[in-house]
Amino acid sequence: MQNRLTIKDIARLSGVGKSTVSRVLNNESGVSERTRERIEAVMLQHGFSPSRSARAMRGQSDKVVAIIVTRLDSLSENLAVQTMLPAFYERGYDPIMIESQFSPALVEEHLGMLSRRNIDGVVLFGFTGITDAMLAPWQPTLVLLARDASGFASVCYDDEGAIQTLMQRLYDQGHRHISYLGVPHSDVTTGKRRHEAYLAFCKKRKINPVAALPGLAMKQGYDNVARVMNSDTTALLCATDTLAIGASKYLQEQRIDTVQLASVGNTPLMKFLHPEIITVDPGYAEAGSRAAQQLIEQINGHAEPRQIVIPARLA
Amino acid sequence: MQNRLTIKDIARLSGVGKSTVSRVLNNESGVSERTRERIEAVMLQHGFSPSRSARAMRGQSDKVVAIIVTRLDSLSENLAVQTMLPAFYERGYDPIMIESQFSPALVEEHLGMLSRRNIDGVVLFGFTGITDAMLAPWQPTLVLLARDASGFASVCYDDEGAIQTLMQRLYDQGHRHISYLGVPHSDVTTGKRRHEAYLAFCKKRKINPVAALPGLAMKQGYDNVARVMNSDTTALLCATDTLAIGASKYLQEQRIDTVQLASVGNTPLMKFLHPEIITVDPGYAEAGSRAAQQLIEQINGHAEPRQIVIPARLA
DNA sequence: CTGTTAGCGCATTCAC
DNA sequence: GTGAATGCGCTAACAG
Repeated sequence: MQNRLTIKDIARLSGVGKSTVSRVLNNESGVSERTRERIEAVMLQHGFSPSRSARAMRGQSDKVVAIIVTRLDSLSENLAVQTMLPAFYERGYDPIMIESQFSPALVEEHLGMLSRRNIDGVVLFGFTGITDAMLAPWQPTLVLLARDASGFASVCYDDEGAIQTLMQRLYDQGHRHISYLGVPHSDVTTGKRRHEAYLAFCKKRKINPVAALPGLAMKQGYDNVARVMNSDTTALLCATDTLAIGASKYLQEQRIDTVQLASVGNTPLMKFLHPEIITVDPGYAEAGSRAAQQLIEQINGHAEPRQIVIPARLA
Repeated sequence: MQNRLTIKDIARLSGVGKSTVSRVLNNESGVSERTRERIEAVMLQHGFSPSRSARAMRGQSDKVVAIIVTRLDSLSENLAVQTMLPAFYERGYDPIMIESQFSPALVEEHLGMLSRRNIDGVVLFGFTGITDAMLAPWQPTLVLLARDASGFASVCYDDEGAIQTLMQRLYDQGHRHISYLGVPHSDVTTGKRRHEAYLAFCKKRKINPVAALPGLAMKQGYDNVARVMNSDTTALLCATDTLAIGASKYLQEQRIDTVQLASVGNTPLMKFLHPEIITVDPGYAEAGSRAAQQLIEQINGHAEPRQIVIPARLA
């Protein structure tokens, strides 16, 4: 742990100067094939790896990024992070994890801390209350997830497409009385966009919209199904799988098995508990790797911030 | 981001030498109260914070630890990590996250990477296949979670106590035919210990043990309930809440509501889906903060590796 | 193509 | 008590 070798040692061991070793390390051109190979052999043989702190101090980045999730146990965010981690490690970045718990104040606090620590970049899972102002300092090296903001890089889900796909599917199955369980409009993507997509479809197809927007929690789904159900209702669309799980539990308890459920988000839990529910995969996995890739490119100056939308597809 | 001040700047701004600033930074003695206050004022005013990389290079630790979870979506591990993160941040450590996916090879690979990277310490959620040999190099700065190994620091759950508490509770309720759904013995803690605790209780109370040990997954619970149920069975004890959720689904589908379920692990999902199930809280939250605390003490040489057992208590 | 030199920001002697 | 000098491991000029 303590007596690690340095480029100086490698240089001595392979009979060259430090800078040549450095050049090899950084894949710079201007080193003869012969010496390069020799040095690489020595490095490999001794299991050498350069000190990150030293490189970092020399102005390079320390190759550390932060992932700020809302909650560690968010089913959807988990799926995205699951693909993000390998993507970062593959490129030599260490991802540190932070839980925002939906608190803008906590995010602000952590962002401050991160800038003091000279972190390279941030992936932030957006939620209600995050303001452009608090993100501004990070604009060049920030990727927002599940939410967009003009001027910032973002990876979003196709909320309209997801809802429309599900509605169309229900409609094709013959359903004409489709209720909706969603999230308040203060949440722009999961809340407003999905709800409006529902309303738009209803209008187009002359369906009478029946909706409630309680929130994101399972219990809120459970508690509010009754409000959107009437004797005509044959199908219920949920904005998230979490809501759908809550709603399912209620319907199950009430022994109501004549209502077709549908929801955005096919997480493993959902697939296990309720394979009968029609779901759309918003592309969590793809979102994760795309976000990591985009952030790395921004850090290296290879890409400008841009908005990415992941296409939704029927599961 | 680029023009951060250095101790040199702070020194100049407060009219002292660099070393004095350094002393203040490290809370060293030998600085007059007056100058200390002045320097601290200047630092505060300019929002100065020392470069981590520079300190790290000077032989200090980089104050980065790794948390290796088995799966990002493990309900129990989430609860532990949730308390771990704040504990680390509080002490100035950045926690990087890694997912082992129950693969010893992956763990080995990552541990290698971590040592090359000069990480300060590791919290590892144990599972079948991890060998002492691969952990040995990390012995001084490793904390094993949910599993113990002699010579290594660990934070474990009280498997015997948890099972015994649940069995006693069921017994007190009058149950005399209690089946068990668990995990293979290759998993020493969740598998072997819990199963043996079940058997021990059965023996003591002259209960006829009926058990199956399929594994950790919900589906395995679902698929194997039938094997441990007979006409006498009045209660079913599950080694984990995940198994219990699987089992519940099966029982629900079969419209069997005469069997009392019990399980180790009262996660939020469990409490929502099946509040009727009797659960024991193994102390995930406490385990997380204790693990973080123990690791930090080991890193700073304030504590030797030791085994910590978290007491279980009825939820 | 390759070696030499000079710092990066900080902690640590060692003088004063 | 305090400041000046030294070097951590590395990259970036600049020489050869």
